[in-house]
Amino acid sequence: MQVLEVPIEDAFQSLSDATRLRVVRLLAVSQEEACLCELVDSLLEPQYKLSRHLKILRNAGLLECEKEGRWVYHRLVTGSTHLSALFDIIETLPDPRHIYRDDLKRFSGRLKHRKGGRCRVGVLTEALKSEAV
Amino acid sequence: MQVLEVPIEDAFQSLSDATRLRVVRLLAVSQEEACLCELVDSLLEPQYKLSRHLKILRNAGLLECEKEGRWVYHRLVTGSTHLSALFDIIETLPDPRHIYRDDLKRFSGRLKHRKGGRCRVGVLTEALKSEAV
DNA sequence: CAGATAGTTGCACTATACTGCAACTATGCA
DNA sequence: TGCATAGTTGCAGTATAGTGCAACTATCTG
Repeated sequence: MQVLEVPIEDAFQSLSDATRLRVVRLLAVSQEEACLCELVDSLLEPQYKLSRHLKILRNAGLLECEKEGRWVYHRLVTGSTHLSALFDIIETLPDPRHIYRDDLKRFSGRLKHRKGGRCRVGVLTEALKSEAV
Repeated sequence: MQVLEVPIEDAFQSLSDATRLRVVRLLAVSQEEACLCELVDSLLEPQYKLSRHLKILRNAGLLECEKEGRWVYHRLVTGSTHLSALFDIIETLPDPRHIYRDDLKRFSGRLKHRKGGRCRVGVLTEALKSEAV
């Protein structure tokens, strides 16, 4: 277990945005990693917006990412007791408006498009809509 | 155990400031309540600054306060699982520069000036300095 | 009642944050 | 080699946050 390399204020700051909380909760609950296009299809937010939020979470020490060809996989940082505890809290927050639930549902659907566990397609939002019917 | 009445984003936002973290940690570690003048003497920050930070923490649902004559006692909100977990994290954060430790030390000294567990004096910073020698 | 004092708040200033648009880089594939 | 596309980023506009100063309210005490 290592010590936080970034001031905890930055971690809290990074969690003070609704969109970023959605990203963190999605990755925490699903215990998955995700690339940007999958997050776009799950949260239904513009790519550039999520890209920037991911950067903020990365700079705050909450996310790490790995580039794999055209795709960049993002996942929660493991190995910090404090961060894990924080993720636990986020995972169990109430979800009265089913925002997190719906994100997860779309994410699950989106994951089916992976081949061998790897993302092989870009943003599918429109295609997924018809599929959901 | 009740549910958070305030969006958790506000809680995280309120914890994204170093001064506010010092207040929360002090109250969490000491398991005490404190009035503004005691906090001024403990954190060595201007009264108006702390007053505003306390208000932010209150609005975020982390603090509650009780007025008692001229003094206003502030304490951490109890009764929320999520908040308690958050306070636990904050209590155990590393303190490499001994900021929290020094705050607590000054707070302990300041508490000795209470009579019957109640604050009876205002800001003592200058007086406490000579006392510490 | 008047003065002292615990605490709050309006104002002004500066700094930082979020967003959309559009241009950009980087990689894979035909 | 050239195009499509996953992802990033500069710019501009707007909104919000932190701070100091000074004026304010509320309460106790002589």
